[in-house]
This record gives sequence, structure tokens and C-alpha cells, in this order.
Amino acid sequence: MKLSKYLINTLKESPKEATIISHKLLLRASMIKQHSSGIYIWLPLGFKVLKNIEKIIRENQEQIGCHELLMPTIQSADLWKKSGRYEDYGKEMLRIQDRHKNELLYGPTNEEVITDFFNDYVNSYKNLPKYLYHIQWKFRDEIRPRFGVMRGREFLMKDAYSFDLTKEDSFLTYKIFFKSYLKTFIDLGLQPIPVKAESGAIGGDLSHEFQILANTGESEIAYDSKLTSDNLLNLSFDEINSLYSASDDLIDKNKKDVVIGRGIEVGHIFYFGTKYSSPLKANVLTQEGKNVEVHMGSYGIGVSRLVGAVIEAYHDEKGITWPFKIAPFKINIIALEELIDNEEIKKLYLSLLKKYKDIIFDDRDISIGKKIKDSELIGIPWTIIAGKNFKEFNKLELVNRSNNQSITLSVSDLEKFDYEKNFY
RNA sequence: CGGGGAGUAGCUCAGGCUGGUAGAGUGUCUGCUUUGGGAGCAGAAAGUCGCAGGUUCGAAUCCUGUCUCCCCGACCA
Repeated sequence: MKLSKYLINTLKESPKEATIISHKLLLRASMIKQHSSGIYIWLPLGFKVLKNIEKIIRENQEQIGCHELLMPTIQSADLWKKSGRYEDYGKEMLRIQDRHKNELLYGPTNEEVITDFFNDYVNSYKNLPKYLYHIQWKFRDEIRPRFGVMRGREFLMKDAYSFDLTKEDSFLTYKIFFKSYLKTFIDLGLQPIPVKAESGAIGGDLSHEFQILANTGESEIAYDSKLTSDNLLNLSFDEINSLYSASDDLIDKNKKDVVIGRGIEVGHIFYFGTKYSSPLKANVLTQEGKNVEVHMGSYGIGVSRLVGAVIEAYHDEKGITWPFKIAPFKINIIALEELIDNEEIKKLYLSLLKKYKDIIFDDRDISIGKKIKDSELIGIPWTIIAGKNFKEFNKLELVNRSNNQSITLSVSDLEKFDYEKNFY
């Protein structure tokens, strides 16, 4: 990608609407632009990050046999009246009328839609369990949106729904999702802490939220240090679930040997049994020919919130320090003006482009200093600089954004270098 | 919803008390000079001063209303 062709407009000063670091950096790096309170335009650079996060989430969902569909943003109020939530949800739900005066709403979540749909398509125990998810924009008319994309009114969420024959099966499913969530967040480069949770408006009797550790996190969390060990994924659900963790007011102050940190909630999972299958009549026939209500769970990840959360965990005084997989571009090539048309550098760019796809060549007609600043602000993992050393010795400088260390390499070294493995 | 603050150029802000028709930095554009850390010089474009009404010969400024945004609290992926 030649940067001169891209939409990028970095800011030296952060707009005053922003108070927390991720919000400031997202605005300064021209990744988002506020449209109105809690509603954002995702600019090309930010949208790429969002897509990269989606990709990792998708891979993990598919791994546990959870399949993607896409449900509407605008939903009919009828279903919500049946489940009883049309009244319960309160002012957070954005209610709309169409020209026929039918009541609609912009979906804050999708239990009703998917349960209703499921009932039409699945009628036998033979088809259970079923796991389905979608990644779709939601709207919750928060009293006070804040912190940029961390708490918007419109936000992108991955929500999965599970359908099982029995409570026992549904618990097994829950455990599968639980572990898949830990892996998802670890794949994203984050340190997840599962915390037993109140299940809130969605309801049910088994629930965990997933906090990720970040110094600037909104809630205080206390947890057993084993939760951050490298072999966390090798432990069973019961082993992990027996380890202590709590957030905010629920922290037991007398508890010893716990680590205190700060966290950002990025995921929430629930088992809620027949709360929706009962009113919306999602039944299947058992082996004995009996009609029974299915047991359900739902599993959410705040995708757009994660963009902010990752920055809270990955930044320094110069800007964002994206993990490799999430970074909008992986390598940025910067050359002195007189070297911009150099054949060898062009060849390097093309060969890296072939291998990594998301590569920038900063061909803008601006000073090299600003190019470096922009690269640091945006958080490109690797910056390759062709300067004096190239003219004299045919060497380029390779700078690692995570630790700001640089090494001097030749073009052929740079072509062979493993940028993903060597990051961090 | 309660409490606090703010709306003036893309962004950061001055001006407002004491009314006379809009300014700086930065960004943008043009030209020249530059090129290893957000370059220099010269020139230019850019604002119905959030909106509506009122007072006045005259309103960014005073008055009234209204909208929007931000911060603190209760609620949430």
C-alpha cells in the first residue's frame, strides 16, 4: 500500500473530547471519528484493526464448531413482547416505528431472534447441540457513553448462542465456550481473567465475565496468580474455575496471596436454560418422542471495545504498539526522498508485500521525521528505514515498535527476516 | 436522570467582563529551499462565532430559550 493513496490524517494534539489513552490515540492516529455521542465512523486504518480482531475471533469460534450467520440489526418488537423483555429492557433499547406504525427496535442483543429462528429449523434431539454466532452492530442507548469505542452506544459484538437438549449438555457447552474464550483472548495477545459474574438483564444462573489486564482498566480485579500462568489453557474448566478471582466491590479484602490489578471487561458468557426457549417455544423431540424445551447459553465478545482495550494494554508515550496480528499494517518502509524511486527498495517492498500483504510504503512528500512519528503513533510493528546507511553501505535500519530497538540489515536479510516470529 | 464544564477555521485555543462585524498556533493549498526525528521562507484558501429569538443604530460579546458535546455518579460487551 502506497501511503500517499491511503486515507490517513494524524493529529499532533488530541481532540478534547477524549480523556483516556486509547480514545486519544485512536483519534490521533485517524482510526475513528466521532459521529455523535457514542457513535463512531471507522476510518480505513481503524477498520482494518477491527477486521483483524474479528478474524481471530472467527477462527476460534469455528474451532469449537460454532458457525457464523448474520441476523438483522432492526428487529420486530413482537418477539420481545413474547419474551417479556420489551418492558424489562427499559430506556436502553432504541425503539423505532415504521411507516405502518409497527413497533421495531434496534437490537441490543439477539436471543429472541435466534431462538425464534431456531424453533423453525431444528426440531429433533438428533440435531443438538447447535452453536451459532454472528458479528453484528448492536445499539444500547447508554445513559452516558464514554471512553470512545470502549463504551459506545453503537458497538460491534460477537454473540454466540448454544442449544442443547439438557442442562447437563448445556453445561458442557458452557465449558467449551469458556475455554475457547480464554484462547481467543490469548490469541489476541491479551491476558484474560475469568470472573464469576452476575448475569444481569440477560438472566440465568451460570455466568462469567472475561476481564483483560490493562493498567488503565476501569475496574479493579483480584486474582490467583495461576490464572496468568503459561499453561492456563492446559487446565480444565473446573481447575480454572476453582481459582480465586473477583472484581470491584466483590473483592474479598481478607484474601491473601492474590494479585491485584486492573481489568477491562471484554467478554461475558451465560447459561440461561429455558428462559427464552420456553416463552418463544423452542422445542425439540427427544428420543422418546417427548417435546422438550432446549437449554440455551449466550456468549458475547465486545469486538469494537477490544480495539480500545488492546490499545489500553499496548501503548507507550509515542503511540500504539499493536500486537503483530492485530496491527493494521505489519511493516512500514520509509526512505529518504532521493531513495524513494530506488529499484532495490521497490523490489524489497514488492517482495514483502507478496509475503505479508499488509505493508506500507510511505511515499508521501513529507519529512522523514514526520513519517517516523506517524509510524510510531499508528503502531506499525516494524519500520524499515532506508537512509544514509543505504547510500553508503547498502544497509537499512529495521526498528521494532514493541521495544524501539533497531538493527541494521541488508535488503536480502530483510527479505528473509521473519517479521511475525521475531516480534516481541 | 442529578451535579459540573464547554460549543469561535480540520485540530488546540485566544477574544467575551467594557458591544463597533474575527484572531493565533497547528493542519491544508501554491512556490522555492530542505530531507534521520512532527523542517525553513514567502504567499493563499478556510469560520452564517452551535441554533432560534430578544435588546441595540450595531451582538461572538448582553438577555431568554433551545440543541449538542465532555467530565463525575447510578447502568453495561
